Amino acid sequence: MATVSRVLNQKGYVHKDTVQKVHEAIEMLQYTPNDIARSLSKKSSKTIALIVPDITNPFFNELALAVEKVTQMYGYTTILCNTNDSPAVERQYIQTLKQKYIDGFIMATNTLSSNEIDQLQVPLVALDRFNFQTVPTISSKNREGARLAVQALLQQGCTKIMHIRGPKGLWIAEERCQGYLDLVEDLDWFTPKLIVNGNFQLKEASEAVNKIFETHPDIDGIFAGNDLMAIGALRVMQKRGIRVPDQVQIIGYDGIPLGEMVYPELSTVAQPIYEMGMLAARILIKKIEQQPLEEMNHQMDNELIQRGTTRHTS
Amino acid sequence: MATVSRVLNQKGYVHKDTVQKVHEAIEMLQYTPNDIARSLSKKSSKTIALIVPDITNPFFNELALAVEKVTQMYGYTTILCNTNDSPAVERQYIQTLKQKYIDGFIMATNTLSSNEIDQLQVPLVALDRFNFQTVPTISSKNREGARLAVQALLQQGCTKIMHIRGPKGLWIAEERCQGYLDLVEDLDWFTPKLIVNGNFQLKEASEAVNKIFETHPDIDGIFAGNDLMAIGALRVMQKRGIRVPDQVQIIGYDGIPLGEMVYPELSTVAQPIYEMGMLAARILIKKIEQQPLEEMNHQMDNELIQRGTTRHTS
DNA sequence: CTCAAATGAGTAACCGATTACACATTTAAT
DNA sequence: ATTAAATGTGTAATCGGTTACTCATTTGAG
Repeated sequence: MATVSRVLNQKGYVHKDTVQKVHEAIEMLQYTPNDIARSLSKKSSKTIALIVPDITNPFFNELALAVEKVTQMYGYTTILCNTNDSPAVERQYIQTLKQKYIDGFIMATNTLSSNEIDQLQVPLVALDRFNFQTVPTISSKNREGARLAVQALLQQGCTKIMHIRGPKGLWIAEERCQGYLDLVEDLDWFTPKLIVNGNFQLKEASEAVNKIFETHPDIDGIFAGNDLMAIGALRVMQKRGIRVPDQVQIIGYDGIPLGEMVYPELSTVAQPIYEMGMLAARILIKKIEQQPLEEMNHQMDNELIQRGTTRHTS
Repeated sequence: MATVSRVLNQKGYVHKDTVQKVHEAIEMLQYTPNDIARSLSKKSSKTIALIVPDITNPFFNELALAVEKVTQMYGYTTILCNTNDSPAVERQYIQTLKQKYIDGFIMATNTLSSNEIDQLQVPLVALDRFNFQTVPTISSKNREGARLAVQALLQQGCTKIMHIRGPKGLWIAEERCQGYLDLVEDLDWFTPKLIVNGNFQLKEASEAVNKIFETHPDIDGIFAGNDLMAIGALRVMQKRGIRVPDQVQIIGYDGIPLGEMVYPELSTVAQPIYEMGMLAARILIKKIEQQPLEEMNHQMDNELIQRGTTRHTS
């Protein structure tokens, strides 16, 4: 028994011939080890959880794909948890999973307080969170990315640019909004009314854009805090008979595949979603396996991709 | 110890006062039971797995949402597994999960042979599979749904309707194609060339449609085997400057939210995706808990939803 | 050649629950 | 009043692994 365990885990001394015999026996008996029993004695489940706010958003799909790929390579299983933006659901998940000896969490949500996060007692990495001291975080350079978008709009002839921002209090939403402000705040056409809240949802963004066009029909540029909202804006333009990109240019943020499914195809500030997912997974595993981390805060570069909703010259 | 277990599981005789005391102690000590140990002795993990071929397809997102909701209500955890259409990955998942005492599977994939499925030794329900004897299955009335779509196209003036079918060998793809054939096979304009394969993918569908329009520019109706492919077709029309629905009418199949994100909004044969997911979960749990099942094969009704890609009169 | 270190393999304790069983006490039927 | 059945609680075996510990055998350095 102990010898078999040693063979399977390649630990301690076992004679070559014995290893051979054990393998034969395993083959013969079609033996498969019981992971639950192993977890119980090891106090580890070789499983990590990826917690996302909205599984329906393609951004998180892609993230999940990346995380899964890496964790699988290292012999871990990934559990995908959808919280629907509810802190209660999130706490429930964390509680349940801790009882199952979960080895670590990747939090792509932003609903729990830093305090709660700190008290978790389980290895963890966070996405899109601000400057934690204790927890490794990964995000793209949101403010810079926003500037990239707005600058392109300005250069390509926009004279009145609105911003559809994400939820109040969400760090990435603030940052992207700030990037927009950096470039337009001092221009004479600017007014805070040009910033509307779309809560990162297509539908809410549509409604907000529809409303603002009643009072500001001369808007000719839209920078949305994510692609879903940009597509919502595009829809409004199409329903109103406003030509995109001739009359209004639109740039989103994220770079989800959905952006290429609409027509005209969406121009966007593309985050390296897949890489961010892979990085998060690698860092988490490092943390679980107690290897030292070089850096705590990883800031990824964005790429402005101009497609059909902008009048780019190149 | 035994008493605490009895209190928590509400099994056997325990005195009221003792129950009270145990609860107090639990509160005091912040005790949480260890699920792994419980799993080991119960030989059950209170966890089920939903296996899907493509987590990126919104159809499966919605399905996952529904399954998760139901399983959570019954105290189960759901693991979402993405196979990327690879049988190898699927087998790997099954193997790994069985070692973790998984309680059941919902298979939304169609890559494994019936034989393998039969030998699983774990409760299981299948989606979109043909008429199993041993395994409960859930699907929509594919052939009937297809007829619904094609009939609408015919009634609304189409004189040459093409079909973008799903993968060869996939049962639901065959059925939907058959429904199309039922209505058009005997019409004088029909030729098998009007059926192209899009493999349920947007991109492949786009390419196929683009190609067929070189030789058959007079097509004025498109029935696609799923919404993703319909959107691919829509994209081709837009790029070619063909007006939808004036010159070409398009109907998809599935009823995913994505259909409402494109413009014009996609007409589609909507399956009750959420209900199918909930039903699958309920049936699986029934099976796990050894309750008798009334029916093995559940066929759901579809609803034709006409939106912007068809010229409906109502 | 001697003896300490390295190697190899078995025994038993442990992980943290569930549950069969034993035993004591209470309830209720005759 | 007697006794079988119901109620309440503790003890110990079990689930299937891991691993500290023990003991026997090899190896090799002095």
